Amino acid sequence: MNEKSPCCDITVIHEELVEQLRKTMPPEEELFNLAEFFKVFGDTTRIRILYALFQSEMCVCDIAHLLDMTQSAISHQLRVLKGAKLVRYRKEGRVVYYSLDDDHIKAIFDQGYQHIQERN
Amino acid sequence: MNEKSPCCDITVIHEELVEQLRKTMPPEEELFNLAEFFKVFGDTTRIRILYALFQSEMCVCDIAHLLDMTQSAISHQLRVLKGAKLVRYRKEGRVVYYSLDDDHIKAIFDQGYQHIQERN
DNA sequence: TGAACATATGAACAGGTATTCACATTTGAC
DNA sequence: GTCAAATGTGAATACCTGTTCATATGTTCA
Repeated sequence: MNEKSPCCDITVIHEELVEQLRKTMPPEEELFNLAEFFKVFGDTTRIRILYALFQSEMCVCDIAHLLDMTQSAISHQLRVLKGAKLVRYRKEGRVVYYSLDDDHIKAIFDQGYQHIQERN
Repeated sequence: MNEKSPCCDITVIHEELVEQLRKTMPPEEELFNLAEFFKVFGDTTRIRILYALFQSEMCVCDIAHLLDMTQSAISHQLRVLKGAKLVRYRKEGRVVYYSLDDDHIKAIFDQGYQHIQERN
């Protein structure tokens, strides 16, 4: 959310097109939320966690061990994933098991994968 | 690329599972690239640019005008989108027209949209 | 109850990133 | 050629974000 007016010397070439499009643009907030959502995918650690959870439900310390990172770092990232409703958890004693929360996730993941494959 | 060994007191609960998964994990670099790719979607300005380009090919100053941002800011972001092979461009005189470069993009976009709709 | 373990969390720090500003580059018109 | 317009770009700045460290919370087991 960082909107500032341009510094003034803006010219428009296709004014009519722009005014047309302005009407069809979704509200700022929706596109902002969408960007926030994709931001969650935009981190190596979180992507690796998601990939791991595609394979199996896992507890925090196992994920940490698998990715060779501290439990704290993983816990922080799981918090983010939880906030985006990408993972859910269940407690079993003092162990907390995380798993995927949504069906779109794998689809989005795969489509991204496909893109970076093809562009080479 | 920020890999550091955890500080030592790591315990594993399901060692066998972890060792299994370790074998199926794609190489670091691939997941890194995937995260880099999603990172491009993780910015409001770029998402708005992409949305605009879904509707129509556009030149830089029109995009700037539509989004009420400076031409420079837009140009910088188009550079990023170009780097990710999400947009292509054609020159017509001194005007540069940008358009979408790939079919996955809309699919990914829509799936993200769907997710944030449903999670509410 | 107390000790050990699994996880969560807040503060701090470092690295990354988006915008701005000033200016370079390229093209078209005269 | 000169001027103006459209775009690109590098440096600087302010903000954001991921990890670490220290510590808190909650649970099991003796």
